[in-house]
Amino acid sequence: MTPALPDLSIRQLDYLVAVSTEPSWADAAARIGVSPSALSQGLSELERRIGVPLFDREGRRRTLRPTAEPVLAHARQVIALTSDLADWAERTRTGRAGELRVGMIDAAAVGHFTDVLRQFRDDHPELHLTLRVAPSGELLDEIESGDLDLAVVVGGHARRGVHTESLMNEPLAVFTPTRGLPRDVTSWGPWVLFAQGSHTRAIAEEALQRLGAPTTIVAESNQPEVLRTMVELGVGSTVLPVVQAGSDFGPGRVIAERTLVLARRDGAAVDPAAEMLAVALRN
Amino acid sequence: MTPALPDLSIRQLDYLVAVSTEPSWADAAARIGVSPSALSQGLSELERRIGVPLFDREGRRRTLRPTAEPVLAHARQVIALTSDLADWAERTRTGRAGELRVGMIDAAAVGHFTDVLRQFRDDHPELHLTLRVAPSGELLDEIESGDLDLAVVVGGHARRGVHTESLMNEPLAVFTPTRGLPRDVTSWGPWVLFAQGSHTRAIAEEALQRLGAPTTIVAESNQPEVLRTMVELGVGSTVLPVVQAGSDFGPGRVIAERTLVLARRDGAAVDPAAEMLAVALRN
DNA sequence: TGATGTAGTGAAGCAACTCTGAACTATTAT
DNA sequence: ATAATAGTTCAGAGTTGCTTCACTACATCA
Repeated sequence: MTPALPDLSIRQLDYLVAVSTEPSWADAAARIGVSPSALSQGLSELERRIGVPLFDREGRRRTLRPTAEPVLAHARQVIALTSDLADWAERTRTGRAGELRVGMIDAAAVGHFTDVLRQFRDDHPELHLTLRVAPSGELLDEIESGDLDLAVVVGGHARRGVHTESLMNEPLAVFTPTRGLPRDVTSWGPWVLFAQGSHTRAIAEEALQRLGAPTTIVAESNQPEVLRTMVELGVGSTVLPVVQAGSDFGPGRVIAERTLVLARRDGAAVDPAAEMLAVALRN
Repeated sequence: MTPALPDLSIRQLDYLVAVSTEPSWADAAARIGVSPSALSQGLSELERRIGVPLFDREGRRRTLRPTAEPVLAHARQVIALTSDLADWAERTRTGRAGELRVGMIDAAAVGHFTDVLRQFRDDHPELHLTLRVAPSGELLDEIESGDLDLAVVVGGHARRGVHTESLMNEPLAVFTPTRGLPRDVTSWGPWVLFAQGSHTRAIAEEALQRLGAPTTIVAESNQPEVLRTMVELGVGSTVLPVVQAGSDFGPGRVIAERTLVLARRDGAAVDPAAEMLAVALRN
């Protein structure tokens, strides 16, 4: 069992240090910004709580007895520590320190928000920012488990415990090995798409069905790079966000759009740094 | 100007550490011996004062966020320091540590209280005890100025700001070079006495006058050793506390007594160690 | 599915604490 | 001596922090 500790407050320790520093108690009280009466009573209370005489009384005046040196040393140390903590808090509060773990799908990280990220890094050099690039599903898992503070993912997942907020709509377009796309929708394909389970894949498939195109899948990958290469090799056509298509293909034919959303844990404390990045992401 | 520090209390930091240690907040509250509600409110208050989010909310449950690690470290450190301080206080309170400056006249130090001092030293090995042997006047000066915590001196001085308490009465006797003392009081002397200014000297003189003896002084010293030697050399007779007469002379003729008193600064904080020694001195 | 138990939060009331302002006392300066 | 200064005490008001009780969310068990 831990022996009960005296419940000393920073304030009382501050009184003690002030009194040891300033020429008179009145000065000490003034410096702290409190009435002499409060100082006097506060120190009495401190003495009572520690349970060891700290002062000598000469007449009405009390003066720190040398024996109290250990207490004074303690006070100074705790105040220094608290001062450090206050600094830390201030820096954290203003986003100038701390840790921020961000997740983004690749299109966001290397496409839309590259500049935002670079700018944010420059603006907050003391902030330890880690960026994780992965598919939406994984990122949402990590948001949910608290491993990420913030993520930019594809919208429409609606997860329990995760709060989302739309950032932008992004067109998805069809890209083919041949220049141009057949007039006849039923002759489109076959397809090289994002892997099963991907939300963008679902959006693409659904759009194709809606248009009446066949949805024969001949290859899958979650890496846009891979998809592009397969298209170049003539394996099939693909549906990609336009930012990820590269310039080798034409403009592509927009058939759907997906929403990029900002995801945060529901009810998570508002991390100041996270909030600042969120603001930047919203433009 | 010092930036205002958050007024954190040991208690709140204790809450934080408990919560980080125990499996549930209820357990933490139980360990500290406080209601879960108090714990909850206390931590909210701590979070508010630091001004940085410390917890994540999952539903109704709050869990320490990793970002708060510096705060936790701070809490642990301050608690450790306070624990040390509490130990120190406990030791000081029970007289097992600290400093004690004692003054005694020589008769007390090497006569009446030698055993008490030795015993006290043995009983309190961790106590830094310093003993100063000097005439009453000097000791009282030092009591008054705070350089001594406690002194055993000759009573009757009645100094402003010094509190005294009788310890014992001690007989003063006449010792002569010749064996025996003349019947005729008027033929006593001449005298070898304590130096002018000594209270014991005053008592002796006054007693001699009261008896009708002549008070011719032929030599003075504050050292009993010196007085004894002079008596042995036949310079004159002396008046000494019997404990200081040595065994070379006869029993001596008691003509007065002096009081040994315990002197402490008036209104000085009751130093526990000083109090314990005082008790020992009173027997 | 609902009953029950557990964990934590919130509101009301109360006791303890801590501040201010005023009156007071001792000490120092004029 | 008188005034000024430093520090204390006291009374009262405001704040803090705790307990109790009611309540919600979640989990478990039947």
